[in-house]
Amino acid sequence: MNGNDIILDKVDFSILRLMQENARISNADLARELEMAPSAVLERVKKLEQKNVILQYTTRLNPAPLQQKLLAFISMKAADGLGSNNVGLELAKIPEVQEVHHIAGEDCYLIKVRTADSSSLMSLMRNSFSKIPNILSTRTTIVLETVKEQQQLVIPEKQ
Amino acid sequence: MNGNDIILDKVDFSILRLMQENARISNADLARELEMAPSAVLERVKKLEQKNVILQYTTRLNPAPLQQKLLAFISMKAADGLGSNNVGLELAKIPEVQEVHHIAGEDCYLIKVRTADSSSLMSLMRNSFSKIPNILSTRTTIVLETVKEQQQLVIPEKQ
DNA sequence: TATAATTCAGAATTATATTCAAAATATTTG
DNA sequence: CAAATATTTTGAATATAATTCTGAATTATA
Repeated sequence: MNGNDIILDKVDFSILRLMQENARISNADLARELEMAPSAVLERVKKLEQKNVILQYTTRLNPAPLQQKLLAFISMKAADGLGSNNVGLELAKIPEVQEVHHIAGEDCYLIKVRTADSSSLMSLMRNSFSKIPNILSTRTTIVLETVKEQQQLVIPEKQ
Repeated sequence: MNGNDIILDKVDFSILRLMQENARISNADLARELEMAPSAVLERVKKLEQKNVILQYTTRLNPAPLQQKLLAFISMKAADGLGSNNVGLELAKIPEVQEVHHIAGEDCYLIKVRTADSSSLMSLMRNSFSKIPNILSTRTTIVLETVKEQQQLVIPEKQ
């Protein structure tokens, strides 16, 4: 399942484009946009879910009212053996850690973390990260301002 | 609107938790979970939308079947005057650019980009980035493997 | 070309969204 | 503290939507 075997057509792309923009669009509205019967659209959506093209319907929340004003990226050298990504898996378990990427170059991981403020980031590092063995060093970059943040993919126009 | 003036209660948190997990949950199911009338839940959801606590309902898609297998982070030095973030705004206009953060430290921006492959990243840089004035230098980090990637916030349990 | 597999439309049923008035609950203020 | 005000919730009504199923049409495959 690397995505090569799944073939999507124009209609699928339209569905994905509409749902990526608004996950709560009604099936009826989808059908109207696509000029198809609701039952047919529903079938396609279910198939896209089954095929794992659609991973999740999620709600993007404003971090500020939820007291999550600090965003940081941390690059991390780890002593994971080649082929092991234990550190990555452990990091992924921490709810404040939104992303864990294994990266090329000398730093092994790049992670994205959201906490209330810098002191809660510190305690997260002291309490959670410190318990993960094989982390050799970290370098934290604090975000001062986010200009853009979305996960939307660029979806092909046709075929 | 920095989020300090908006007060959310336990019920709001529950709504946000459920909708963050599944944006397509029906209002009726929400009401059942919260043991409230659907109309009351709907009012709250609408208020959360109005207050900009809920930013968007979006569908998380699998990048692979949509031919977006390359993920990269680029840190970028810019010659923006102090207080100006023109480069950031220009970067934000590029659809392949998912995130633009203004960061502390010598590099001014950290951006997240998704393209089909490394050659399309190259052409993006040649065709789009190169047109933005005041970019002094870039340093690209390619993601080899993503262990975790979500935007979910940690939502307080109570109060 | 026959057969199988997909995809679609339309009808029927079940469930949901939405609106509104009234009741209940909180909150403010004299 | 209590009346006044504002906010939130409920429940009923109705409009709209989701879902299931069947059969026809299209497309792919043997």
